[in-house]
Amino acid sequence: MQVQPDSELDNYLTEISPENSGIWLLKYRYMFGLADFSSFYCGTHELFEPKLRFLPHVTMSNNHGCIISRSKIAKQMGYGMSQNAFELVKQMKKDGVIDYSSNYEYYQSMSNRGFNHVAQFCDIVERYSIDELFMLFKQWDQDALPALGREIVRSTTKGVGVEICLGLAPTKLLAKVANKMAKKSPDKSGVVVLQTDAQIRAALQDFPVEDLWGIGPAYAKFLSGWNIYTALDLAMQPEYWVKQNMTVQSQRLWYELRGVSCVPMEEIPPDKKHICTSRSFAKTIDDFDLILKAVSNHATSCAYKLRKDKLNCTAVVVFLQTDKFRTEQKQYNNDIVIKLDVYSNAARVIVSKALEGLRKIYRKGYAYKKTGVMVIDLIPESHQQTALLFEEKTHNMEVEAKLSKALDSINNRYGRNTVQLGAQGNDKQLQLNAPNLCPCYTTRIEDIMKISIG
DNA sequence: TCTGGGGTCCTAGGACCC
DNA sequence: TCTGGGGTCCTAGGACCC
Repeated sequence: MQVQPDSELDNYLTEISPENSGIWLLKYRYMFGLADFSSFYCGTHELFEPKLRFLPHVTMSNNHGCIISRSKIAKQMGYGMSQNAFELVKQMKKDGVIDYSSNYEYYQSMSNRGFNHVAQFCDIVERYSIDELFMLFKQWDQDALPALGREIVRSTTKGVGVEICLGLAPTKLLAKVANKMAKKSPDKSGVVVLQTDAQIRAALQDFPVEDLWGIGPAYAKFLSGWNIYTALDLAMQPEYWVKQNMTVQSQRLWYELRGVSCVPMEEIPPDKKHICTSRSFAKTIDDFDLILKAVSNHATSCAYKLRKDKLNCTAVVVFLQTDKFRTEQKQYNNDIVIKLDVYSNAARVIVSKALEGLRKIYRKGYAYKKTGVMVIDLIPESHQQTALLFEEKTHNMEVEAKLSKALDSINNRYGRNTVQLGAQGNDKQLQLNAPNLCPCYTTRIEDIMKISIG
């Protein structure tokens, strides 16, 4: 596969720097932004509990296994990302650190607010993750750019209620670099702009190569073997070297470092290739009936996600895993693909196939830690193949679709799991360990009532 | 005591065909 | 008897992201 600067974005380039071996650009037609919320999950907790701003607090992963977000004060106290809870429990108690369970329904709604707010400042917004957005500016004034950046940060932080940082630069990768610099920047304005040749070079010279978007631990180790330690070191390698020693993704990264845009904006998110729901059990389980209920729950959730995205699947994967960290216990990991007779997103169909798979891979006598269901080979609902089917199957499909529709409308109105399939269950052993869940301040009326009274 | 969950992209290599 | 070599398709697994 050949790497070419994106054809549309190619038009941005107007002048090429004559000096140096490579392409370094002096002027750009368009500008990219990367906005991200600082300590997003913790920040959203502070919004409705203002006293938290003066207390150390963290947000925990499911089952309170590790830290996934830290408040400013917790960061200053030395609490790190992904630290295991069991190592920290005593210290946290001593330091008075509050540990919140994660509440993704609430975070998603806050993320939507951020997206809508930021959209008013640029031509295209792309949701990159729950707490990051890419922006594209088709027109801007070079001298006024820093001031525009500060205005976006000020207005969004105030309007949404959670602090943001912004990086502005001529490619997505450089915008990521600028954003990281903004987080560390001592001037506290929350913005870094990289738009001249000199600014970009200076930034890359001080930027560790392992912090680049797309360079993980494996590449970092490989690059250090070649004495490549900074982003500038990598950018100064000849293209053929990158081609020979790395992948096409790295080649794109190399172009982007040099100001040639290769990673286009994705205004409309592409259709998903697969959808997965999986959970670790709070405590290991070997009982088949309990695992069957968990798999039914996950399969129901996959079917719901499919319907929400207007997709059908043609195959279901089930997997079952023992606790990989308990190396002294006997291990068993397995998965299986079960093909569907026809495309479907109906809960009963997906669940029955998932259970068929589970029965095939379940072995008695193991302490299982995690199970999950994945739906694969996804196609849009609009691709109908009913004409090719036997009448009986077509009829069954229609019945299942109606049933799922009824299920969705009841559950959307009265809350998740108001109506369930018989195979599902919410036994105590299957419940997540989430002792300190914050209210869904923005999405659930009963929770909203709580805060207005309290 | 416990170590998340949900994704994408790319490459290598096997199977198969001509 | 020789057994090359180009092409496609599929899958497992690695690497990376938040």
